Amino acid sequence: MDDARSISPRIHGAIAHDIGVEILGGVRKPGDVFGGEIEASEALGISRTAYREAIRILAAKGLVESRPKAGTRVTPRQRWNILDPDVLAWTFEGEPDPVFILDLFELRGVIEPAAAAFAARRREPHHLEEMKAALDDMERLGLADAEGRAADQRFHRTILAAAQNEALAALASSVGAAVSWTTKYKQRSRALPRDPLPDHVRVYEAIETGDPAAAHAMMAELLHLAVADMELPKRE
Amino acid sequence: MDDARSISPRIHGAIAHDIGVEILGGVRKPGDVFGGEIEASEALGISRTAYREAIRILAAKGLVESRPKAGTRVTPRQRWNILDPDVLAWTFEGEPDPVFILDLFELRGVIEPAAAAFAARRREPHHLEEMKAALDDMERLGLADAEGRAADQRFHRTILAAAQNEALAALASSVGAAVSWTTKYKQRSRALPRDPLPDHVRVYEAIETGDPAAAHAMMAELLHLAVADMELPKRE
DNA sequence: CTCCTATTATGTCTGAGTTATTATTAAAGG
DNA sequence: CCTTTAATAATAACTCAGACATAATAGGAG
Repeated sequence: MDDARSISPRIHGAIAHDIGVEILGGVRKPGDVFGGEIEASEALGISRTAYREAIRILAAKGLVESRPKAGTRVTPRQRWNILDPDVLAWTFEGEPDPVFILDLFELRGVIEPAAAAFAARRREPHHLEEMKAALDDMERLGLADAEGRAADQRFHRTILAAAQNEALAALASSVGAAVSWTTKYKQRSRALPRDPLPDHVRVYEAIETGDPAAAHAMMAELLHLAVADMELPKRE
Repeated sequence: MDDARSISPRIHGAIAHDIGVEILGGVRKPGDVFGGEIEASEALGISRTAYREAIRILAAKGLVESRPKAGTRVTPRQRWNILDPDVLAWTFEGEPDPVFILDLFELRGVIEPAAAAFAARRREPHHLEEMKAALDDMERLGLADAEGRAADQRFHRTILAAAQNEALAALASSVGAAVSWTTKYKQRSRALPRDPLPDHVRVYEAIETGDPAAAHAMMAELLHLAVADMELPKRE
C-alpha cells in the first residue's frame, strides 16, 4: 500500500538529486558548464564512476548534455522534462517560481475535469464502489486527519482509473502530487474555510449518473473552489 | 534552426535505446530480471561501465529498478514515465498498442483545445503575426509538401507559446510529436480527403478575436476532423 | 519462529587508454 | 590584404579492466 518504499540512497542517486535541485533552483543556469569529470568528482569526494552515473540520470531527464571536448553543461530550460516525477519533486524542494505553480494548477484544471468526463462514460461498478467508500471515509474522518486526506487522494485516483486512459492517469498523478506539495504547508496553518465534501459528492453523482458534461463541470468547480481557498497570486 | 542535431550515439545511449525498445515492445515484461552485470555486459560485448550507465538511463525513466542482490528488473508498467519523450519515441519504434494510441489522441484532444483557449486570452501581437505567416505558408505550399507540414507544426507551436503555460507546452510538444508519428505513414499513402486549412483559419480567427470558448471549440473540431480522416479503430 | 550467517549481485573505486569534438593553424582563393 | 577552407593539435568525455565494499536475500542454527 505504501508505495513510498525508500530504498537506501546510493551515491549516484544522491548526487543526481543534489545537482538536480541546484539546476531547478537556479544555482546552475542553462549554459553553465561543469568542471571536468576528474575535477568535479574530486570536489564532491566521490569516484568518477558514481559522478558519471549521476550525470547520466540528469541527462536522461533532459537537464544536462555532455559532449566530448565541449564538456557537460546545463541545457536550455525548454528541453527539461519538467513533468518528470523526479524533476517536479526537485523543483519543489526549492522555491518554485509562482508562475510555474500557476501553470501546474492550470494544467490540473484542464486534465482532471476531462478525466471526470471520461470516467462518467467508462466507469464500472467497482469504480463506483471505491469512490463511494472513499467519500464515506472522507466524511467520517475529515480532512484534518491524515487518513481522511488519503481517502481524498483515493477518490481522485479512482476517477483516473475509471477514465481508462493510461496517459492521462500518468500525467494527472504527477501533476496532482506536485500540486499537493504546494497545499501541504499552507493548509495546515489555518482551518479549512469551507467543507469540500459536497463538491466531491456532486462529482460522484455526475459520474454515477453517466453524465460527462456534468462531471466535467462539477470537477472544474471543485478545483476552482479549492484554488480560491488558497492565497495564490493572480496571473498578471 | 534544426534542433534535431544528432549527436553521435555513444555506447551507453545506444544500449539504453535498444533495451528500452525491447521493454516497450513487450520483449521484456515487468518483473523480468536481467542477468548479472558481468554476464549481461559480456553478452552485449561491452564493458560493465557502459552497461551500467545504460541501466541508469532506463531507471531514470522508471523502466527498470536495480537493487543489490535482487538484481535489475523491469518495473510494473504503471511506474513507467510513458510521456517521457524518449520513452514515447521508443514506444513508436515497435508496434504500439492501438489502445495506447487512442489514449494519446484523447489526451491531445484535451490539451490542445485548452491551449487554444488560453492563447485567445494571452496572445500578443507577435504571436498573431507568426500564426498568420504559418497559415500563409500552409496555403501556399500545401500539406503534401514537407515545408507545408513544417508550417503546420509551426502554427500549433505558436499557439502553445501564446498560451504562456510552460507545463502545457512541454506536454503538448511530446504528445504532438508522438501523434504525428502515427499519421506520418498513413497520410502519405493516399491523398488527404479534405482541406484542413479552413479549420486552421477558424482557430486563428477565434484566437485573434480573443474568444476563448470559440478557440476551444474550433480547435476541438479541427482535431476531431483530423482524427476522423484516419482509419483508427473505435474504442470498444 | 527468530536471529544470525553466508551468499551474491549491485555499488563504488582506481587508473589507464580511446574517441570525438572543438580550437588552432596554415593554406588556398577572392 | 582579407576571407574561406582544410589539416592539425588539444581536450574532455567515453570506454575499458579489475578489484573491493555494501546491502539485501536465502538458508540454517538456536
